Amino acid sequence: MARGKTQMKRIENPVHRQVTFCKRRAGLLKKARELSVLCDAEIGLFVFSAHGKLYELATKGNMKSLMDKYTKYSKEISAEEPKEKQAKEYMELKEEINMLKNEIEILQKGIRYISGGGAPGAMTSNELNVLEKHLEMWIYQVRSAKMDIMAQEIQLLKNKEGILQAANKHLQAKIDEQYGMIELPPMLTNFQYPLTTNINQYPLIIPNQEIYQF
Amino acid sequence: MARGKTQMKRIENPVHRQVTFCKRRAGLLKKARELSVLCDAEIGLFVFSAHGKLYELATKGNMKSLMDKYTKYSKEISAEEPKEKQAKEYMELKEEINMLKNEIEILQKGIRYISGGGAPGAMTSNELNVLEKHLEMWIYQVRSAKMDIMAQEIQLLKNKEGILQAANKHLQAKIDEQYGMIELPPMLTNFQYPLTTNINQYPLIIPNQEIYQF
DNA sequence: AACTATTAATAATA
DNA sequence: TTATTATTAATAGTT
Repeated sequence: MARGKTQMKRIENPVHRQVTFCKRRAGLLKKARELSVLCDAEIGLFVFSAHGKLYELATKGNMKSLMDKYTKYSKEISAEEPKEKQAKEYMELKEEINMLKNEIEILQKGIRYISGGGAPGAMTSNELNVLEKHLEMWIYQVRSAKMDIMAQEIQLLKNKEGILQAANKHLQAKIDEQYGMIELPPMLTNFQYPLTTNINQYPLIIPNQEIYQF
Repeated sequence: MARGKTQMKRIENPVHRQVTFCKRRAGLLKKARELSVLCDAEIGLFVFSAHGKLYELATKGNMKSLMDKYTKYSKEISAEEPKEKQAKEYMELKEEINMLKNEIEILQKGIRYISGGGAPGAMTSNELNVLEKHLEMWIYQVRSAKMDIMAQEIQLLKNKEGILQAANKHLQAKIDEQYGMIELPPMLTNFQYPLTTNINQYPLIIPNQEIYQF
């Protein structure tokens, strides 16, 4: 698709073939992932290079589970391979991860009961509206809480600032007292250090609480 | 890749999602065939639509033989795989489990706070961020569900409209047949009843799915 | 691996 | 699903 149309036949030049294989393989895997994400599809894809190397993609679970689904779907009878013990722990971990993810899902569904929703499976549009309202409210509360924490931190910083300003003033006075006779240029003694900068306007700088991360 | 950049996330609008699935699925299968031809690769590809329909491609022999080759190859690899790498994967899984457990704890805490209506003061800002993210996700899902229901209702209405239009036409014909000789003013027989109004533009009226209430 | 001129894919739309 | 078309994305040839 570039610098000239490509003929759809085996690329004879081995170098060209290898380069094209690399690029197109990457493109194919990317396309598969995209289709899966965009359209809720489950995809299993494996590619053997001419030299026998394997590249694969399984968008849900592992390739084996997807192949099982495929086998079941196409109603073919496949010989059940003996269970390999080598990956037992590995599989158990995967299992645990699935359990945990499931638990998270259940927690999400549990929210519906809190909001007074009905059956977890099929909710009416009205129930969905109610749930949506609750979610908006909760998000609002969570963001309020974040704002509170932020405000507290700002207050802390302001207090620190006050203390530092006082200390600064005190030190300034001491310096003036010691070097009062020497007539230093005002520039040096009146210099405003960053620490003493007025930050009262700080909250005003925040454009949007929803964007601000702290 | 056309008429605007596409975000890499699930397509909300069910119609768009279906159309995109059709097109991209065709594109993916084509790309797979091309890679196979151009570079001498053996490719197995299967796609389950969200509704469970299967689309597949096997560039050599049938899918089963390719899957057998895959299975055999995978076993060889995992046998050869250095213990280091396996250990690493193992640790990564453990890591993921800890992350998920942590997330569950935060969610439980958040639910307690939400259901109790109490102050979220007990939660750290990071926990609040996690909770906020989940709430946003839930709202996203709820709105997606609403969109689906809305689309179904629109389809129902369109179907009804078609039936009514057909019935209307039939009745009109009968009337014409009975009173054909009487020369009624055209106004009466050609009157368009509201039921026959074309509502094909209905979806276009909806300005924003997030605002639209049904 | 990087760089572009081109071709190919495809999102919105009908 | 298919067709059209304005754009974006992929990539062939090259460095």
